[in-house]
Amino acid sequence: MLDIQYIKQNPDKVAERSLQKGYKVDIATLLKVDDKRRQLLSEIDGLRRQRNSATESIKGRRPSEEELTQGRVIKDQLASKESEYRQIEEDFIIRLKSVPNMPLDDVPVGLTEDENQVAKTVGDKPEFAFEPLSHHVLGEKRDFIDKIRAAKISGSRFAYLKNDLVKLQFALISFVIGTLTNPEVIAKLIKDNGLKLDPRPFIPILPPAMLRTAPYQASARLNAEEVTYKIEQDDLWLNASAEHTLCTMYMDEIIPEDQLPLRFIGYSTSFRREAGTYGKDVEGILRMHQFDKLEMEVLSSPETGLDEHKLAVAIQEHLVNALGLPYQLIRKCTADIGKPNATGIDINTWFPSQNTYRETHTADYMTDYQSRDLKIRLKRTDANVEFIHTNDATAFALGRIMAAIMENYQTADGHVIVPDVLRSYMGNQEQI
RNA sequence: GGAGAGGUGCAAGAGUGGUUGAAUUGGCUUGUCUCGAAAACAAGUGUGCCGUAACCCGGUACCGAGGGUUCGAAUCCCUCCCUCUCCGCCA
Repeated sequence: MLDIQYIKQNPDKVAERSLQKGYKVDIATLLKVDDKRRQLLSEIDGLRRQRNSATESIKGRRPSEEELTQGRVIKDQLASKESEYRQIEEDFIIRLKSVPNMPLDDVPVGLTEDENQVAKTVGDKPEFAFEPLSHHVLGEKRDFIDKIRAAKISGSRFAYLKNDLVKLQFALISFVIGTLTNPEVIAKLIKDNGLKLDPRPFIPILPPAMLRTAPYQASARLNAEEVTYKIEQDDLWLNASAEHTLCTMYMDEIIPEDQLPLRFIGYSTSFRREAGTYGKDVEGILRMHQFDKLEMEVLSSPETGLDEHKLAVAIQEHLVNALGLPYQLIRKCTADIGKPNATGIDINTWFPSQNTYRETHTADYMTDYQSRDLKIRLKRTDANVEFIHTNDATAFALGRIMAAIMENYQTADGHVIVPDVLRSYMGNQEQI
């Protein structure tokens, strides 16, 4: 959520910037509710003060009838004020949480994703002397992907991945973990991009795949209806990305400044209901209920947050470039960056069979919007406590990136050339 | 799944209804001392909210979480979560 003090000081700006993201928020009512809330709070504090001083004056002796009566009066008043306060506060929190994060000033203003900007286009599209197959035709032909049997067992949007495609996935995982835990790679990317950041490498993480309602809600990323599976019986949600269990890891903690930045590269199977996407991407493995993903998550100081975002994007480009895939870097406009994000970049990778670039990566910078909910703070060396900034970014969504590899590297006889950087992880296999 | 024991500050650990936001010890910070360090001594050492834009200050809340009883709750009651021990089951 946003800082109420900030909203109080910049009501018009907050309303305007929210609208640019497609959120119509009633700031006037929010501030009115906040006034009422604080008014009640100080009344409650006053009553408690009376109660406390009465208690102190009674100390160890038996209270008189008069004191008992007076105490009951205070108790009743408190009970009524407190119940009123709870209602007001609930309303206040709902209203406060409905305000999206403010986009950074350089985020393009746009009301639909059509107004996203192509920041750059990188790499040469492959030229084929034959009609390139879609990844799902190729996948079926080579017995890499079996969705028919998966549908029998688990339903639509599930797949058995098989044979060399499985080896390719493990190669990709090893490649990413190896790259992001290598301090020299991180240092070089920081230097090449002119960033002022600590060069420490990413910490590899295998996080839990399920989490409770409270942390999920606090992550500001719970979209129960459309995205996430719930296990009712146990009050657990299947994570929709490693991000959910990574950003919540330090919930309610105060981190000493010198421990930041905390950079994590998490691997997790991700589960998504994909409600409302009927008919979209039904073929192949671009949009599944279950897929594996490597996700970067960075907790940092406020002053380095934006550079961490730039580093994440630089890493994404480094990874996609290493695979030799053509891509576009997309600056998402205000309507598309998402509620908790201050800025966001997508990478869209070339899919020859669709003759288009498809989203394979996203990088989101949340400033302190997420950490305020999660209560993740840093302690400065001078003892000041502030909210940290958070970044998350895709390293590889494995299904989509393998689909891209299959399509871009296919041969006339239906094989797939293994990108150079992955071969050492596959027993130097040159094609699958 | 069954039986039992627990959860208090940075750490250990006291506290079973009233000057307990919390003893004591250790850690850490600062100061005195010292060429410097150690030792000793002294002081300090949590987070949030409100007053308030900020500091100081004042008020208030927080002893796993949430409810309840009471004039008054870390302490009593209820529900939940977590940890440990034993049994069972299991990759």
